[in-house]
Amino acid sequence: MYRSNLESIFMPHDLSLLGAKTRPLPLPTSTNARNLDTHIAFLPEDKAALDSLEIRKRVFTKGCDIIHEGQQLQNAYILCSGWACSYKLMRNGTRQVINFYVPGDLIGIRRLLLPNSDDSLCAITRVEVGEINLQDLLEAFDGNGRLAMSILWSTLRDEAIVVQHLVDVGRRRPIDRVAHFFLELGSRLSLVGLGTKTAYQCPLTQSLIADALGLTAVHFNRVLRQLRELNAMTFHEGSVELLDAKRLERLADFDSSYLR
Amino acid sequence: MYRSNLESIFMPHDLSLLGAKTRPLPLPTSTNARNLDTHIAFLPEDKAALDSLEIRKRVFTKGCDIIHEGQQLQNAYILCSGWACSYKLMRNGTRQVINFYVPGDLIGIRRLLLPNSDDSLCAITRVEVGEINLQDLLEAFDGNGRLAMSILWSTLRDEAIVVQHLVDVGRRRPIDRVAHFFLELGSRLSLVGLGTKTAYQCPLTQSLIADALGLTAVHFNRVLRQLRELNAMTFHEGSVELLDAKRLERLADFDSSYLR
DNA sequence: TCACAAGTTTAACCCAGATTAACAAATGGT
DNA sequence: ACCATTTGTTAATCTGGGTTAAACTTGTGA
Repeated sequence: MYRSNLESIFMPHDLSLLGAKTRPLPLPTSTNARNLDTHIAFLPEDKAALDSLEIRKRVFTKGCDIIHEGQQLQNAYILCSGWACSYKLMRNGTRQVINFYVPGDLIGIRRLLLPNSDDSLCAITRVEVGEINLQDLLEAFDGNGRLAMSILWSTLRDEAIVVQHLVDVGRRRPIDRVAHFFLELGSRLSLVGLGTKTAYQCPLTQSLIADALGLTAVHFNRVLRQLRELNAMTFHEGSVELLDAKRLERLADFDSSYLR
Repeated sequence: MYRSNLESIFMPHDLSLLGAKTRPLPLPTSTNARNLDTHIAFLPEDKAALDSLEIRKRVFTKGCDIIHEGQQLQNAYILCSGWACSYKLMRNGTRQVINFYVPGDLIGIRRLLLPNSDDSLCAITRVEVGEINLQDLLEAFDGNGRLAMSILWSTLRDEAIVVQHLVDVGRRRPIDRVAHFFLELGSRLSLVGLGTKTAYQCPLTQSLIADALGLTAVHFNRVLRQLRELNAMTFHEGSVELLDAKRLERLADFDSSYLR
């Protein structure tokens, strides 16, 4: 049994991840989806489809649970700024981070339709989201095949990412996982105009990433050092630089096409 | 690096998993979805929605790739009888099984909309499927919100399963993984009327399951023995019996609600 | 400016699980 | 009934990476 990063879970600074204190800090402003076009991962045509929905803006503070287990009426959100992640806490105190979300990502759809999902969603930094009402969505579905298609597409992309993640954790060496992780992140961020594929800002802590990759924070750190010594990449003070992307891609057997 | 079950991959009997020889054996019979109601995992209302689609029946022989990497025109399928799985082959000869599919499951949707997915789909036993044409699907989407919703729901359920699988591989002890695996399978099968939650037929080989759970075949077998000695479950000659489901559920921290 | 908290880095120890090998049992083809 | 191929079982050995713990950095707020 892995009890990695247990401390971090029980430390005050991480209580948020346990859902102990949730203060959604709602600054609701009714607006239209067209105001969200800062970063949208949808296809251009699909973005238009979203415009038909009324969307309220909300802000969540760093470390605050966006969706917590057992909450009654759920909403879906479009992430406008900031980072979030979905994770599952195990009874044994371990946690598995399932996915990180960056601006442009659509989150909470699964929970909307499958209310029994037992994973949680948490703001890693201060986060601005556009709230999508379930009722609106259902109604929009009937008349608007494009919107439905667009949501489905986004969901499938999400699944593809989780599938890659599964392959990562199941069958890659730690060093390959780390390489794959930073390559994927670079691709996703550059797609929405946040940094380039080989240099971007990343506010995640090492323990958080370790919990995503199924490693301990200590070992993740060891691997980072390895990669640094290979002159392949660096990750310092929230800045990621992929110095030798070719090498990383070879390590990770990475092909970004599943993201598009 | 794990090179589990390498032999099995390079052995002749498993060439099929490499996509070396693919003979789809098409016995196409035009029919209607209503003829597929042997086992359907959809909600009853959703099943009706499917009736609007023309569906051709096809048969794939055991071990044959249903969808292979790089194939041009893809289709989605409803699995009518038999078992299939999706998997990804790694460059190092390893493979990760992503999901197993049982009758009633909708397969190939992801590949339909994200043609660049690099995983493959393979018939484990002789398999009968109903073929869904992409064009039909797209057209049906526009007029039929229920159908869209139903497909989306099925996709989200699929994602939920993969998420559970990820948590499994990332953060559970091997014995818990195995328990979780057989519990989930029991739930899924009993939902479509194939066996009960605690006793069912399962045509999977130990290496195949091991490749799903991120274990070696040898270790998987050890764990099976452990569970047998605990009088918790047995798996012999394709028959699974969960003798002590309570204990298994405790081990796996299992809650089947994400499947419904 | 100091103290404490959050996160990073390194080193020492050791166990779960991978690897290998060898055999037994089952399956299938002729 | 035979042999060949696959699949399952068990035991022996070895190592990757988890665990622990302690020093070090940085940032933050009193």
